[in-house]
Amino acid sequence: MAPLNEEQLIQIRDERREQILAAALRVFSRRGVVGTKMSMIVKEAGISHGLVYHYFKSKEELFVTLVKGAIDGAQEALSFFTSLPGTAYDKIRRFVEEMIDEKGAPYFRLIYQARTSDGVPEEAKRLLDQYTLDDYIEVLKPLFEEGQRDGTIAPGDPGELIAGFLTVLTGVTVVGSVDERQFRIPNIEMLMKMISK
Amino acid sequence: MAPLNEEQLIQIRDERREQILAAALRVFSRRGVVGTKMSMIVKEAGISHGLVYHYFKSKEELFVTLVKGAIDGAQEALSFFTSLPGTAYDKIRRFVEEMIDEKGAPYFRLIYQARTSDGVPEEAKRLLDQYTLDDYIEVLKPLFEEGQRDGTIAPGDPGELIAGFLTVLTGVTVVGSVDERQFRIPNIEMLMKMISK
Amino acid sequence: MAPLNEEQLIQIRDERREQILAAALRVFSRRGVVGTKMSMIVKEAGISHGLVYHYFKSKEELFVTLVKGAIDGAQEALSFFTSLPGTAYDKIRRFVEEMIDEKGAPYFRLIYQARTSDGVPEEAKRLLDQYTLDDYIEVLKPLFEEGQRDGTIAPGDPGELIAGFLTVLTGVTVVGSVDERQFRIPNIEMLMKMISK
Amino acid sequence: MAPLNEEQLIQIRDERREQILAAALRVFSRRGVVGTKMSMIVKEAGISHGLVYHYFKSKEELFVTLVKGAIDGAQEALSFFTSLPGTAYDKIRRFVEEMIDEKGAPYFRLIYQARTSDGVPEEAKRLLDQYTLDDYIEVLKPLFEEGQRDGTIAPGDPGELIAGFLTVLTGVTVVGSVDERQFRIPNIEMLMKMISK
DNA sequence: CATGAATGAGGATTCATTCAT
DNA sequence: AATGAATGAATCCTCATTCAT
Repeated sequence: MAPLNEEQLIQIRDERREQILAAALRVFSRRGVVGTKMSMIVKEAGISHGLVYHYFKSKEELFVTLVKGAIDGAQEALSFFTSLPGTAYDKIRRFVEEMIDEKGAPYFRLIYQARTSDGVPEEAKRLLDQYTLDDYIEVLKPLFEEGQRDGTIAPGDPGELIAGFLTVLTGVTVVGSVDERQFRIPNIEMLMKMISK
Repeated sequence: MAPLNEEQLIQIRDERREQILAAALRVFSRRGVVGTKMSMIVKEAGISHGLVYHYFKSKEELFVTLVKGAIDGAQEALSFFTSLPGTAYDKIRRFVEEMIDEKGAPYFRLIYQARTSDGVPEEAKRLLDQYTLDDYIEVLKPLFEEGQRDGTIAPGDPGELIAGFLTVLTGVTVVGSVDERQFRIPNIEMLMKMISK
Repeated sequence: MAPLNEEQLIQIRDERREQILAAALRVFSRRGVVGTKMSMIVKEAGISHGLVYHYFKSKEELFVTLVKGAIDGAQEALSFFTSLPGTAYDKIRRFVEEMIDEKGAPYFRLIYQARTSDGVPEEAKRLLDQYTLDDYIEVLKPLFEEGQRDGTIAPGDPGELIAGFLTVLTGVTVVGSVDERQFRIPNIEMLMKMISK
Repeated sequence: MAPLNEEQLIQIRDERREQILAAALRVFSRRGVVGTKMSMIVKEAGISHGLVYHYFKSKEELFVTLVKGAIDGAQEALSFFTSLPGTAYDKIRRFVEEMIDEKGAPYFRLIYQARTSDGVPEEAKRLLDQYTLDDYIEVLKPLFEEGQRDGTIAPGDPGELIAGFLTVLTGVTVVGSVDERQFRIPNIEMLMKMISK
């Protein structure tokens, strides 16, 4: 019956917070903002209704928090893969791999949801508007240009190439979340062919 | 003095029905089932609330009707393009063109929505389960095999190729519906490269 | 194409009116005011929605018209049966017979509905309040007293006797309208025993 | 600080449930299914709109629950009165007493409503069809036959007698719910005369 | 006189959020 | 910190009534 000390409380708080965010990401990324009910998140997280509101002011804030994280994650992922050793082609390949795998996909799906859904709070929209496609293009351009120079990436305007490629990858990530019988994410080689020489 | 004759009534009914369906397709395909409020459809169609229910029993029935139409449309499109004159590659190319253009896209988006959304009525799900990816593969396989024989289509299991390709096309269609600044549908050549020799 | 003359128009009007009233009586008497939809009356009468409103201002007016008729009919029936030749007992018996048969029952059911239902217009209520149980008692009292004198009717306060008896008859009429398997209207002898010596 | 313990929660839930059911019984039994607005039940129970749906899925389920209870109650009442000590006549008399008093009447009115109204869910209808008049007759028959043997109950087919009698009792219960000035439930002696020798 | 398409106010239901414990 | 009962605004849907023809 001894009260928890402050450190323990903070730890509990952080764990709970993460637990809720993780549950919310899973649900939001599949169902979008309006399609997600608080009861789904609550069930997925295995906690009570009221508790979510101890950690987040509203469904809106919960969503915005996730979007922020997704944007940061995407930025980080980009930086990470561009900084890897190896050829440009290999770096891009590994980035693609990450983007469509189980762990990375939810974030890209979330960003898509944020751009599409209607119940999306203004703040989330503002955040996303700061990071448009062009920003991603800017970061990837050196990589693609390097690939064009060494003859592994198809010629042409690299901006166009990247924009189309990212759109395809996001699209595949989004529709790939539904059942196998309906959609099947192509293997990486097939995807890479789109931008290969 | 006399009421409208039967022919006129049928015409009015057909027009209204189409008007409502067209409005509903525009809204559903972008926002999904739960994200779509009847008031949106009503506004888009420029009619009163009650009138929708004169023609469709419920939001659900409206959605199911559209899904049926989308499935039929997709089937027809497939048959149409396979029956066209020209090389296998050309036929596929024209099919892709159709799929990602302004007119075709809403239907594919709708099918995606139907598979994803949660408020989707059982009937729509059953309809969709009848037309799985495999059916489309079956229809397209001869075309792809022909292309592989004449050296225009990439080698490998044609089933895999088609499944991945359709998933990409659907994905692009789905995410391509949002604003230009965020996603940009790649040009056809880029998409075709995925399946080209 | 010759226009109908005035007489024919009047006849059509009267026939239509009666047709609508008859249909409305059948529906109202079974389902009450709120339970009756205009579409039911329209279907039962085999006419169009709009036509009802040529003859009656509203569902309300239609119901009030029927209630008026039912009250008048009940009054008339009472007068008619009291004026018949024969013993008091026989007159009462024939009145009961009439009340529970196919033709008479709807009117009594309607009066019950009018007193019970909630959507009943004020005017109908006022009409009914003018003809309370006491009025019926007043009319029947001489008959019952005569029966008590000649030893065919049970002794006791005739007012009480009549009130209870009419309540039973109305009740039987009301519940008797539902399916045979659930309720079975007793034969007249059984009912008469309630008030017999 | 600590949330309510399970026992307290169960108690609150049971109380609320009963409170809602009691309020709903009062309203439904008078007004039928379509005539009852959720707002009436809500007001009668003194709770908010949403809370009803915390305990019952729909107006329909609420009604079905009550019908189930009414059927069970009627069955129990029958068993109870047949098992009482005393003469057959006395048992029947007490059953009648119970049936038409303030407490019992709403249930019989509810059963009538369930058989009559139109918005009645299929499940309620099925429940009622399982308990037809014949079942009640079966249970009461021994009692009536005993009464016929000891000379207190009128001769004749006991099935007919019971069917007619129950119909009268239900009818009286139903119409007796409206205001005194219009209908007056007869005293028990008068009702018993119908089946007395 | 007659039709049925069209309207919109009102009622059923859902779900984000609050609050007593 | 944690619970889940309770609230009410927003949404879907029904149906009496109107109106162009």
